[in-house]
Amino acid sequence: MEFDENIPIYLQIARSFCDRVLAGELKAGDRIPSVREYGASIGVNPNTVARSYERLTNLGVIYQQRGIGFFIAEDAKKSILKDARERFFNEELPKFAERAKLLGISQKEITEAL
Amino acid sequence: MEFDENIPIYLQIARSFCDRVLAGELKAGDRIPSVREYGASIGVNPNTVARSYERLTNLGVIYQQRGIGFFIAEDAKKSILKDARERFFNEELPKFAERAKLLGISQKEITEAL
Amino acid sequence: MEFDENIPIYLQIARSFCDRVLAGELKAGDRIPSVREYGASIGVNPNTVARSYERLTNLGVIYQQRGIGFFIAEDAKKSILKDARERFFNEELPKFAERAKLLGISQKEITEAL
Amino acid sequence: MEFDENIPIYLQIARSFCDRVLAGELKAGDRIPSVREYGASIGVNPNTVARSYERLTNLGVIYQQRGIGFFIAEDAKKSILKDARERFFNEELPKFAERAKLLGISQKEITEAL
DNA sequence: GTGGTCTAGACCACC
DNA sequence: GTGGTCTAGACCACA
Repeated sequence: MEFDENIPIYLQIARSFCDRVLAGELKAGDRIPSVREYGASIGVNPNTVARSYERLTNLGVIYQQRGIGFFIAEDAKKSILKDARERFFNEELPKFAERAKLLGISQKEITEAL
Repeated sequence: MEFDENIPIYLQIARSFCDRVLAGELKAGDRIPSVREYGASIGVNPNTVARSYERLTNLGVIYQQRGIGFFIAEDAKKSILKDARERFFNEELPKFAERAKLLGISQKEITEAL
Repeated sequence: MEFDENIPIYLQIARSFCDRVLAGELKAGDRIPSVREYGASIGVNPNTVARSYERLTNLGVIYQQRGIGFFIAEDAKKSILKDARERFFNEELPKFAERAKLLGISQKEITEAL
Repeated sequence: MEFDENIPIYLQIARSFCDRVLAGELKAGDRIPSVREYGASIGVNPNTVARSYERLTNLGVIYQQRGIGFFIAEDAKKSILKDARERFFNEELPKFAERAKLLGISQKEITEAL
């Protein structure tokens, strides 16, 4: 796995799980790897993976069964989508638009590039 | 001046100068405030301002006349625009598009929101 | 470690690392000391060492693994050599030659002294 | 007049006078411009020029006749040459040689480039 | 443990 | 007056 410098690894890991849920790759009830196993497989300290799982748990994306492991939550996809769409329209899109405006990039150019 | 937590102050200062150049508020040859003066005016340590100026110098946005101060470079606007537009089309826009796709947001929705 | 007055310490530190890479003393992948450790060992403030490391990072000589430390980059030696040789032939040597000429020192004298 | 960043302007000015003496352009007894006049002609603060003249006076290259101006000293050329040659052989040349060695540049390459 | 950022204050060279 | 460098010490995010 490759990481973007400048963004904390634990955030990138958490996000990758969200993306895989959205993509349908992971479904409610699926078990995800243990922090140790997953850390080893991507070359990251288990502590860092644990931090990602903690974050995902707080977001309600996964839940823990003590002694067994972590699992995708029932309504993971729904809650991720809701959060993400809200943030997208309220934060990312306006920021994107403002940036384009500052750079003198017309909406037409953007539409074409998309 | 208000600062976004989570982003280093020195980067925000540097960026604000770039924005002001792009907006035409600052022009080639204009002198910008001394590190002491500007630091005092925005409530930031002069060292931090100096770090911003150092960065802007490396980017070719400003240049120094020793013992006198810093000035907006001749082709500041051009170089900022070039860099920023490149980054916009090569990084920000694709990232934005991919994100929208992942969230199941159609191009139509985006165009309307813009 | 002894420092030449008149030259910023952080530059001398950076340069000493470059020299050690060129000399083969440091190789790609080698970890260099932490800013605290190295600062203590040479009697310099950790901030100053950090500034050296920042510079070396910009030059592509070292890279950072967050939370772990700094390491010699894969092609550190190559990039240092390339830069240094260019500067040598384009700047240092012509300057040296011109100086000798101005002082009326023949090439023969130089060759002998070398 | 163009100045090399990184080297104090007053040193560059002083040096340019030495060079012109060595080149025979300025001779013993010649009057050099007043600090005010010269400063204006090269776009430098008179204080800075004064500092150059002070340095040259200390080096015995020029002397001052109060109320009249500065003049090239009788044995200016001789003293400059002596000093410069000494420094050349004792400092510049060894430094140059060491640098070439570190970069793996053979004496043959240097001789050819010269 | 690691480095990153910021502050406060000092001293210096230069203009 | 200007910026450049350095120190000391603090707090923080990250692994």
